[in-house]
Amino acid sequence: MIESESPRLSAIFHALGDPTRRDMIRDLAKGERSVGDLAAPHDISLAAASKHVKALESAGLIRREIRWRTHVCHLNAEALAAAHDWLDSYRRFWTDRLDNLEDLLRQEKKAQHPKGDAK
Amino acid sequence: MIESESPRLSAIFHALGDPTRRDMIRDLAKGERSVGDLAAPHDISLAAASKHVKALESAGLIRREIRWRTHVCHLNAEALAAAHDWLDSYRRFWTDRLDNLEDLLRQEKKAQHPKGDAK
DNA sequence: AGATCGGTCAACCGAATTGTTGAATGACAG
DNA sequence: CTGTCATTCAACAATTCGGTTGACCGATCT
Repeated sequence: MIESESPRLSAIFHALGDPTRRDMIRDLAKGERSVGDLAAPHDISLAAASKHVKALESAGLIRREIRWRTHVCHLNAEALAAAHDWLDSYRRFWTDRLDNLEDLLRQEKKAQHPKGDAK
Repeated sequence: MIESESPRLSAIFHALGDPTRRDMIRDLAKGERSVGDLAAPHDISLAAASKHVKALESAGLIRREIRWRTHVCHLNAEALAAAHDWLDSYRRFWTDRLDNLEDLLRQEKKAQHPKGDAK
């Protein structure tokens, strides 16, 4: 539907492409976390974690609330939903078609290449 | 449940992070396409397109069938579904919450209105 | 004032990604 | 045998990425 979402989707999927960042999202699904909290399990420097958080934030996947001297992060439903919706537009490929896929392909193959001639 | 999916998910989301590759997926959703077909609308060399196709293929998002001298590609439901499922595990953030967000806020506001709630 | 704490910023490094061009592949047409 | 087609492969340049280290910021507690 919306096609100008492209740069946004790129940022979202790119952010999702890193396992460390997916871990952070998993943690954030359990509740709010500070940048330090998010960094802790990942054996990387705080600065590196800060970059990951920044990537998640600029993709819109999380939001940050500066409380005190700690930056408290939480998930943002909107961006998560945007990625989900994009994938959902291809849903028919695993609902309507999944079971028939092989048969369909076999039929199409036959239709386009009727010759049974060998090599 | 499935945590060893991590490298697979990284490949899938990474592949999805590129707008050219998302375009290719959109084209492939309409039917089978050769590498040349996929390259055509994108003002890049055929070799570059070939690399994109390779990225999609090794992420499992598409499969390739070498017919004649043309490589015919089609979407693979499985990988699409894997990404969808991962995102779906966070669904509560936009189903339970997003749709009801306003109501929830309204309820919280009303929670001040005593209703047997101990505070 | 000085120390400390949670984070960010800037500079840098090595590896991966994206693009290019030109040559190679493999089956078929002539 | 040679040319063509669709695509890949190899080599190369530019850019981006994820990581590090060290300096810096801003607020608080001695």
